[in-house]
Amino acid sequence: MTEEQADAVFRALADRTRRDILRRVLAGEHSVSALAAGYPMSFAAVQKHVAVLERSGLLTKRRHGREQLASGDVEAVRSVASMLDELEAVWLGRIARIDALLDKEL
Amino acid sequence: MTEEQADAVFRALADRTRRDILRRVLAGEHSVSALAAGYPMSFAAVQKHVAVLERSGLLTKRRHGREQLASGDVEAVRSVASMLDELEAVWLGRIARIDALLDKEL
DNA sequence: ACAACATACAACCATTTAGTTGTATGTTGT
DNA sequence: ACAACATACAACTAAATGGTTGTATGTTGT
Repeated sequence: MTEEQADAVFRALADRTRRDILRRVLAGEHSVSALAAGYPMSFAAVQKHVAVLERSGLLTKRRHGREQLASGDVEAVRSVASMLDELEAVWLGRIARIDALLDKEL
Repeated sequence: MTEEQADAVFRALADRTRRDILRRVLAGEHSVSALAAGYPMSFAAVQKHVAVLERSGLLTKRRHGREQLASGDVEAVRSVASMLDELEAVWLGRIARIDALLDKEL
């Protein structure tokens, strides 16, 4: 994952409305308007939150008739988790072996 | 973890300079000026990044003479990781048992 | 065909952010 | 005591963010 992608996913997660949307779409597909109905803000605002999540890769959309069905991408969530695992590995003192890990194609 | 705290940690992680600082201070203690020496920006800018990380709880400081030594808080990193684990659990369809999990004191 | 619906996007506004420079406050070593 | 160092913070700027309203485009069901 590039630094730009990391910026995008963490930024996407740094808003409670977006985290809530992500929870919902990880549990199952929802149209944008179904999502929008759940929040005390305009449809356009929710649509922009969905777009931010989509650009970050945490959410994907597919067309179904006149609706766009959004679902969460659990693989993207896992790749964020592995960045945190890497940080924990650094804490564990493994930094000295980073080069070796890179050589082994982690 | 409150939603405000979640906002703060994800926002803190959404900047590559701060992620890099966090990596360094997880590997070991560093003074603010030692950290600042590693980046192509002013001391004040780095000091503000350290302050953001500190406010988020990902970093703590202790005084040592005229220096402030910063170190990363691995427990805070782990609590971010567990928020992601919870999202993954939602994806796995466990949402229906959230109440039960809460009763069991997860 | 067409009215209603679902989505996208532009333009705008207020607030926050990431950077800058400059200044103030402590701490240390001679 | 004091010069140099380490940090903190204020004030400023440019850009990004999260919200708004309004408009355009495409899809559906009668």
